[in-house]
Amino acid sequence: MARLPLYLRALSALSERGVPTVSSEELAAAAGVNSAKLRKDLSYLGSYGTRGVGYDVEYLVYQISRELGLTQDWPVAIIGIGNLGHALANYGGFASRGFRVAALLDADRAVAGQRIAGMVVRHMDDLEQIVRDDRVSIGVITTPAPAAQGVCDRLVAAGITSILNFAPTVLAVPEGVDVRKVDLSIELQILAFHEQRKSATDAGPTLPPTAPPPAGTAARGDRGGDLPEVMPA
Amino acid sequence: MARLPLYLRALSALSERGVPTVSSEELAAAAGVNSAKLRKDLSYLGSYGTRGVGYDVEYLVYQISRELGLTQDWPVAIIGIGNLGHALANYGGFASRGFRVAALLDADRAVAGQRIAGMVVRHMDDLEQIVRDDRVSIGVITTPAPAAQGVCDRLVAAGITSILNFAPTVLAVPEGVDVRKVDLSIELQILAFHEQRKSATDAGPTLPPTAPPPAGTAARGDRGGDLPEVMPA
DNA sequence: AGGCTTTTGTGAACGTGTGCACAAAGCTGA
DNA sequence: TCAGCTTTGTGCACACGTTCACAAAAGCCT
Repeated sequence: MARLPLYLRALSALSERGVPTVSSEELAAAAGVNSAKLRKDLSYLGSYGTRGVGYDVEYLVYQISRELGLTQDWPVAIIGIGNLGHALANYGGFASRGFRVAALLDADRAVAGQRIAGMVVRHMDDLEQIVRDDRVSIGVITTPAPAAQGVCDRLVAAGITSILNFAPTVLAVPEGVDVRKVDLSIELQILAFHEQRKSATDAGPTLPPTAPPPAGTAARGDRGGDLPEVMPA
Repeated sequence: MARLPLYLRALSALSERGVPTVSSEELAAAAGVNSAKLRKDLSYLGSYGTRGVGYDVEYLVYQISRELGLTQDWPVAIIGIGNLGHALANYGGFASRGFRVAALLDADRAVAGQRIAGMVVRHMDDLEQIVRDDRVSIGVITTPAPAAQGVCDRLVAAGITSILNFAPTVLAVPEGVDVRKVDLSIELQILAFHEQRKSATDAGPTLPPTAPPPAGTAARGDRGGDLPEVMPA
């Protein structure tokens, strides 16, 4: 379930505040979901609540952590040290939860060799060796879009089966490989879509009539692969 | 529909390669979805395909762009110029699609005043004025988690109804305000979950039996608000 | 000890989104 | 002009996730 990390976050906050138990109602509110949904999700990992009382916070934190595999170490490699890769390398949110940034890689020899976040950036040539030696289990792709599929193929060939893709491309991977995609432009476009609907309903028809057959009138084009370029420094 | 941006991206790539028409089958493959689903999505904006031929690429690009509201200008403000905010400010993917970074803001007076990506970072004190003067329509929150709700409240009070949240918090907003969340830790945790299941089925039971009532044994805690701190420079 | 309150766990209805399969529609070539 | 081929648009069934509502269970108070 994709909601477990959400619950874990809310529970951890409660744990720090010393709250011993929590009801499904309270926890659901903190996580922003329906209480029945939360109870069903939790019952999926086995019933560990007490009727009339609620759930033991510490115990539930432990259970979810174990279910998510957060009790073990997950070495992560970041490929493509542009703006985004640079930011992720310095991002503190990884280390705290078993996700250890094990390696940074870039195709540009001017970038490889630099020290970023206390690590030396390695060159793409060493990818396979690094994955093998450091037992990397998750690859994070922050390259420009045209390079993403190639990097992905090499990661898969090296044995990686979990990829987090920030490049605006649909990656083709064989069965058994998990890819999750984070696309900032798409998020913004969805917001813009809803924003437009709001202002449209404020004044005017929801779907203004369209000129039927105009050809060759492309609006602002989606120029494809505009991910962060390699950062100057 | 959240898939329209995906189609738009695929169509734009075809457009650049000079492809005049495309069938639902081809486009679906490029976008990584089912062809029937794609046809249904497109029929939702009005039937603009030709049976036996396919869809006119340029025309479809125009239609989707208009439906998404990409034919107009969307000024974006980025609040919290830490690692992530810095990267986003330099990110080229915004400008190309009607999303113009109109303002950068930070609560730290040492950060305000700096020039980043050709813009001067403003102080949070000026938030309301900036939103009003620059007609900001989308707010991007890249602050540490504890500050996110406060920033969110101020954005909403200033009239913003679309927010993209990178802070690891569930934001409470009134009816009518859209919030989309991007949480890197959660994406990684979901990957770790699946990765664990894979190795678990390789050798051993899928769900190893649990010690029933151990209290006070929290595993690696989710330390909550570990978003990028404000960047040194 | 027993009834009352609280809260879990879950059965069942509901709504939504997905995918199949096919008829209608348009193009092509003879 | 007409048969045949291709591809769209959509009715229908199905599966999934969500939500309601309630019975069973646990604690608490008198």
